[in-house]
Amino acid sequence: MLDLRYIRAHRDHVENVARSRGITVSLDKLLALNDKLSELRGHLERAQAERNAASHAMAGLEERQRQAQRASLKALGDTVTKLKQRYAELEQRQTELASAVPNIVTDDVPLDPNPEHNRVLRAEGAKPTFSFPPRDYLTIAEKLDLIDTARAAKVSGTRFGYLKGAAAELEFALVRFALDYVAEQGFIAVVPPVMVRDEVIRGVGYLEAGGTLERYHLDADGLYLVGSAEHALVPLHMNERLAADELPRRYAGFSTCFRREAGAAGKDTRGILRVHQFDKLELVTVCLPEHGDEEFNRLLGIEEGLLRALGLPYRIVQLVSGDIPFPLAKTYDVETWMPGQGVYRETHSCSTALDFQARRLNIRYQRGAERGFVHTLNATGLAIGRTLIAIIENYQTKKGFAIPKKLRPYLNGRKDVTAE
RNA sequence: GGAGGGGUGCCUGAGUGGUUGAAAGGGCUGGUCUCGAAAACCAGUAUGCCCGCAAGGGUAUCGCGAGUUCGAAUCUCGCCCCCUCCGCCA
Repeated sequence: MLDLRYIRAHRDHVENVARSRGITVSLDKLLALNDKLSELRGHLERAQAERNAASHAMAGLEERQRQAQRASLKALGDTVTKLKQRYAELEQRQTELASAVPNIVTDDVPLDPNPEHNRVLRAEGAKPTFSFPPRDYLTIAEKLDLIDTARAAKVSGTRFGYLKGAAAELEFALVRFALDYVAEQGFIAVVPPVMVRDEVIRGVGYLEAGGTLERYHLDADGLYLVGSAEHALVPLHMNERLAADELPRRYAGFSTCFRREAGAAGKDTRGILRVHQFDKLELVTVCLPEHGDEEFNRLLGIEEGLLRALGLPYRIVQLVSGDIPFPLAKTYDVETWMPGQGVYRETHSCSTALDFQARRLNIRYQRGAERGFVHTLNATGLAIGRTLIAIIENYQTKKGFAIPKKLRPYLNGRKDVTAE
């Protein structure tokens, strides 16, 4: 949710940004409605003042005198009721229109609808070389019986997978490793709910712009399955006012993530790169507005640190406005080198929502007499499946693959995974 | 899933139709006292929106929503949440 005053003052900009994100908004309608609402509020409050005064006067009267007043006061009360109803209707309409307006983007984000124009900012890490033609992860993993999508299809359908044996163990090693890494940076480990109320996920901003199609909904309970721990971590402090000295709050949430992949028909159908269910460690920061940039850099730094520690080559990509999710104002993707496929694939992202989510969820800060909405940021710690893919491909050997050194302590010192 | 009880301000906790945004105590802030502190005493201490340079005023808010009424924290209905017991269960 954007501040209506901001929309009023920067109408063209808001419209341009929305257009570049492929979203049509009707700001004229919204602002006209807002004007109408102000006017109506004046009427309503005056009517209420009149009724309140008359009612208070009744308190001191005798029953007979009251009787004489009732009819006229009744009329006053009815006027108030009618105005109230009208006001509530328009206000709801305003909320709907305002909620459909996507976030703005930060000044450094190119206004461009075309994701092909995402810009690679830099590449880091040396790509591995092999004395043999590198294979892709699935070939290796199936040979070692680590990933089984064929049987998963039998049990659950397409876009599911079983992680077995060393792959399953690697998942826990990766999580443990990443948790240790971020704990040093002040992140609190969290295992959040994976089902959240409809209005909460709406507040986080992931139902707009086709979002309902991408989410799994439990109709009987009015709950959505989260697509990321972000969906449960950002609202952790909803309807709270946090003292400035309690900020920033940094959370590392581990959860299973559920995605329909509704817009990805026929894309990446093989293996476990793009599946309906995967596990991920997600980082979320809630901070004062002036610390937003610093936190963004911190989160990006953690992502890079983790990949560096795992010895995986990666590059940083700045997304154009058209590729940034609805509630976010700036996103960098981190793409990891996949030598078996010969391409970089997205494994991480790092974003700020500015105060967009905080407004919708009513998360504020207080510093002395000053109050305002916090900034919320989120970044991938490690997406387990994709990290697994990257490790298998980058560390592959003729017989299997090696375990990155930093992970070995989490696997009882194991050095590699091979056929035997 | 069944049966009960309950949701009031930063906290505890009064309040069952009439100037109640809300008693009292605690906490917190400021002050007096003190070399300093404690204690004591005094004062202050919710938020959103609107009008206003300000002082101030208006309005809404006692889980959320609707209703009854001239008037609702107080009555009625629906929903949400919490607690206790039973059932079930990792």
